Amino acid sequence: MNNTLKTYLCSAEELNLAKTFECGQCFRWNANEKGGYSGVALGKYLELWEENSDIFCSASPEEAQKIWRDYFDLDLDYLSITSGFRGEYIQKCAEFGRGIRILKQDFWETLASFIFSQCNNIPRIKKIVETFAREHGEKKTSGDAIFYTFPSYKTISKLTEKDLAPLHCGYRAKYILSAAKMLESGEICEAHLKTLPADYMRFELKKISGVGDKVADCVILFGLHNMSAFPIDVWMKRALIENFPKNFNPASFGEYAGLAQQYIFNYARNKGEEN
DNA sequence: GAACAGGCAACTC
DNA sequence: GAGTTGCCTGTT
Repeated sequence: MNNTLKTYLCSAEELNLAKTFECGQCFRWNANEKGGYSGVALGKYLELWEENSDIFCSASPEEAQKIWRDYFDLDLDYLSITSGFRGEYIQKCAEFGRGIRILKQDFWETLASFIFSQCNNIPRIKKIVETFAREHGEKKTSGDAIFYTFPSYKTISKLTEKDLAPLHCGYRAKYILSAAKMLESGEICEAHLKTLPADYMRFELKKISGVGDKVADCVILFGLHNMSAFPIDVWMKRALIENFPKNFNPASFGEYAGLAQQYIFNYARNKGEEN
């Protein structure tokens, strides 16, 4: 039944589906045959599509308001934040990436997904995450769509490396298990982390085996919703070297440095392509 | 078959 | 502390 709902979410100016879902922050959203996107997030299945410069979704009006507006961070004015970034290059990146939203994803899902991501490409990360959900998540239906929720850390904390063998995620399996155990034991606590400044979040997250600066910063930005984090991977390193002065400090972008990071990253990866 | 892929840990000096 | 190497696996 859910699939027949059509609820207005926001304008296509505010939320560009392709840019938002294809910029590497998430792994469970995919272009569908209807010309929109389908995904599983926050334990729910959702479809989104563009129609006459508006974005519609398959949620009820209540859920659209209460859940998805927040998930897509629609109450934050990205344009005014962006106008505060100084420099010609960052403005060019921001213009190119207009419509990108930084998704407010689940903490554990973000942590696990980015542990899987190390030394992997996106198609393969997506495959691992889907298998992970299929094998250990909860099977649910939404209209005629069947989907699997992201497995809870409680479930995963009880598994062994052998249980994760079907994922073919190699040496990352033990990282996932130990991370799940640390969450289950309370050694790492989302609610506590959220009270901390980003530097302390990073320090705590790096106690998890398999989590270094890059993964920690992705978790801070996408999973703990602290936008001062500025994840630096090989693409970002290249972009920074080529376009910024030596010893440039990304923290100078301020409390929304993470948004600047997304724009720079997206531009580095997708410039040269149309659209 | 070797090199590589959107890192990390462990080890070296 | 900066630099190197092994790690699982699938793809080119």
